[in-house]
Amino acid sequence: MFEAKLTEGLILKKIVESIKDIVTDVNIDISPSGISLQAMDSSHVALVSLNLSMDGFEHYRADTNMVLGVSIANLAKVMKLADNNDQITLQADQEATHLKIIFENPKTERTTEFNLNLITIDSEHLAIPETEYSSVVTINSGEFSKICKELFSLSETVQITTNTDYVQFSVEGEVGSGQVRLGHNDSEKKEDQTILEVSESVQQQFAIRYLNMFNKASTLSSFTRLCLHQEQPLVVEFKIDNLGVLKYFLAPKISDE
Amino acid sequence: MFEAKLTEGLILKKIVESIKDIVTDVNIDISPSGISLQAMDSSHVALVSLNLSMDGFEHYRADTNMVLGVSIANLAKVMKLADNNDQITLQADQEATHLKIIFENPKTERTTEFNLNLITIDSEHLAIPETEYSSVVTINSGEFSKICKELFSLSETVQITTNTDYVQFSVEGEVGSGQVRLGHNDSEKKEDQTILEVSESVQQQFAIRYLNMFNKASTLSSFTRLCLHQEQPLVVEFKIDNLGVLKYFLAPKISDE
DNA sequence: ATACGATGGG
DNA sequence: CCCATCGTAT
Repeated sequence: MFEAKLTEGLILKKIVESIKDIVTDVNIDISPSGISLQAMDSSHVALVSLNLSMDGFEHYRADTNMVLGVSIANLAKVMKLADNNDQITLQADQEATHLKIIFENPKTERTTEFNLNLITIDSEHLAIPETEYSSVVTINSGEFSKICKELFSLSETVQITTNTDYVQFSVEGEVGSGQVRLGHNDSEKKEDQTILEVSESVQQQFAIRYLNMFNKASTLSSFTRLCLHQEQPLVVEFKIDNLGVLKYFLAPKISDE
Repeated sequence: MFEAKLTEGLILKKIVESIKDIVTDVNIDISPSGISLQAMDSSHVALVSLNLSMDGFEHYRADTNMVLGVSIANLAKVMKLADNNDQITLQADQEATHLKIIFENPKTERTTEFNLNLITIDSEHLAIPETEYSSVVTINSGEFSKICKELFSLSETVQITTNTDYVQFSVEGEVGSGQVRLGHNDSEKKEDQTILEVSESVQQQFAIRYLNMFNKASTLSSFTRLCLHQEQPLVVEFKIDNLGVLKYFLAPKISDE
């Protein structure tokens, strides 16, 4: 038996919204210590990985490990039934055929219950590389999102360059070429800080399209962490307060075309 | 001669928008005491009924009864010429061939006048049943609209169940099954109240598609009233402050399929 | 051309 | 947090 109750249901709504552009169906792994999932996008260029610790839930109980295969598109439809300040409870029996999702609004006399049919998904098992990253950039998530959105109107590809002084996002296209450069700064008000932890400079290119999909998650966290290593996938990481982390991996474009 | 001036023209714009999905052409009945219309949708499943009292108009004069046949699609196009805070005047001569529509913006020096050609419509006369309803539910119109829209993404059909404790909107489909349940509550802030007046419990199914069309009218009123009676059409009613009422009737689906 | 969903502003 | 307007999709 599995049951988990999240007081701030809005977080779960946002998580689902942030995943559904990348993957359609996904196996959710339930364990006694928390909930996780990993899945690649259909073109095998990006990977999403979610880990939620039981500690972030108001109640959490999972007697055994379970795998719940769900259609994310359908899950998203169901999540829309939730009001933004509903509490959300997830339930599944052992060998369940459906996931029960309950929305409760603490203030009004409204309850919503839905049994989401589970599906069977052949899960390619995913080895997520535990790399040491030579550059880690922590940046305001809203700002990163805005930068990506705007650069996308100028080019399909962004080159990310790190060094000890700055992180740089540069594009080159029909319109012209240019870059946004953010220097290290802890000085100002916390939210606007940009932290550079660069042991070795990195320069790689990425499809902005994916970054924009990842940035759906920007409302989950004030900061986005970019982890880079030459010839390795970029990791875009959103820490979810007290609950866990949502990570996206994106293979670099073969540059020097 | 007929002339009616409405200070808050926006209301008329919204009414026209709320009708045009259901019916294409309609006879508008002018009487010395007000304006009304009734019409069925082309599939004869839904019926719209509008009643506006002369008291809600700044000026109102109708010497005799008149019938003005209009194309709602064309009327809607004309209404788009109106600014949201225009005053609207309607005029028609006896035996008129057109309806004159005047938009005046009290603040700017802008006036728009349009003569909408009238058409002849064979009006099936409609007997609207004056039923006593065994369940009447009053619910925030925005909330009802949202519920219908979201449920529609899960199923084409909704089952509405009333009893003395709650009104329930349930769906069943590919995705799964579930329901939204609203309990009676007068306690909280007025806008969120849900009032249940249930003398006898009702359970019927309806095509959500139509409910969504009806809910175009949700901006006309803070509350939607649902009137149900077993084996009778559902009535979805929007009271328009000081002016009248817009009602929609919808035949239930033959359930127990 | 119309209708729905998503985003931005109050 | 809700409403209105704009843009996209059918």
